Amino acid sequence: MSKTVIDSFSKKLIAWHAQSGRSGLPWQGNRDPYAVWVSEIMLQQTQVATVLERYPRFMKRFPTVKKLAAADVDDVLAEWAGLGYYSRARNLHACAQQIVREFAGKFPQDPALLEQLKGIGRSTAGAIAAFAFHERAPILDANVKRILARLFAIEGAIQDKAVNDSLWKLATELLPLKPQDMPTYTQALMDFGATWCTSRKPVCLSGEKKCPFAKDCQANLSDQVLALPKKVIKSKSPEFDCHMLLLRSGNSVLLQKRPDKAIWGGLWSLPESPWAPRDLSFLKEELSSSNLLSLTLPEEKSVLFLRNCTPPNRGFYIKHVFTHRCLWMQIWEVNAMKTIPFTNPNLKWVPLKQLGRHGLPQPIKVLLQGLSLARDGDLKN
DNA sequence: AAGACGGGGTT
DNA sequence: AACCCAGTCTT
Repeated sequence: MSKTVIDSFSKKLIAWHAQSGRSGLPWQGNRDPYAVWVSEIMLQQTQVATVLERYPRFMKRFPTVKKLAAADVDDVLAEWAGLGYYSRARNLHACAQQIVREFAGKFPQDPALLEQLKGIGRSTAGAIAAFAFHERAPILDANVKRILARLFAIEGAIQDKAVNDSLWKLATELLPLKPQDMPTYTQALMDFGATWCTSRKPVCLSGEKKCPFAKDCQANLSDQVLALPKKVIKSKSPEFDCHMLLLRSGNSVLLQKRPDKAIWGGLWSLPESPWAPRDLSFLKEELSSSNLLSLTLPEEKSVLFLRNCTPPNRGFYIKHVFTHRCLWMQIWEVNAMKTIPFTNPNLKWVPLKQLGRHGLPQPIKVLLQGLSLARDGDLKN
């Protein structure tokens, strides 16, 4: 049974793509490996709609791998701000320098070599090799995993190594024989997973469109489509508290560069206290002793910054939800009477007009806009 | 094998 | 509010 499916799969999929695939996206139909690479990295865990706006902007600012390699990583991060997973931007810059130094500015064609570059894993290496070089290299993103898990009714946990290995093997066996079919086939795979064989509303269950693999799909035949691939159980994300200092002096605000390892790595944010696991158990004691006033007083870790400053005039919370945690930021807005110079290069006063040139975490950018700290346009370059 | 790493769209 | 995503890297 499987034998037939494997033999006909790529042909059917390519035929489907001609009829129902996505087209006209700015990164499609381009064989320039640089353009392919940037689009693949930007599209990792990021919606097409988002990339649609950001990709042309990035390519205009960094048109070639040489220009990207020569740029300041801080400028690359500023361009990447808002897209998330900022290691992608740092790796993009490092990889560009690898290409220039070790490969004379030209991308290697071999997926095994591509995979050794910073930020390029096996699936992205396959995509670049297929789109740019017509290599018969498979991809295995979430779309392909879902398609294959359904087509072959794979019931094992998707994160299991043995299951993952078997998915790679299937993805390899399903490749079209003709190398020139690789770009269309690879695009078709992504399009089919993203628009037809979707996670929660696959077309085979809607009845409006006819899936070309309805008779081949083991999950469909056994009525397990929604059950496959098996969902990964996620733990509840923990909550944290921190204080942030919004220190203003004239037309400038104090920003602090975040370490690469941390969340928002490499971006410029407000100076902050260490994160503490959110623990509201103290509320009970405070409430029972009726000592409510002490609750409103901050436990000032930031007092070091407050010399030469007026006292904090307001403190308010911002809740920010990440994939794996939730952060409550208590913002202390303070006006400095005079600008304190810093020798630490990770701290600097940034004029409001230059905020747009810096990569800010999304909630911080929203905060600064919302407070009308910046006039219109100040955050836009 | 499991966790870290963002943000925005969909259901 | 939960779920999802053109993954990769670290531990």
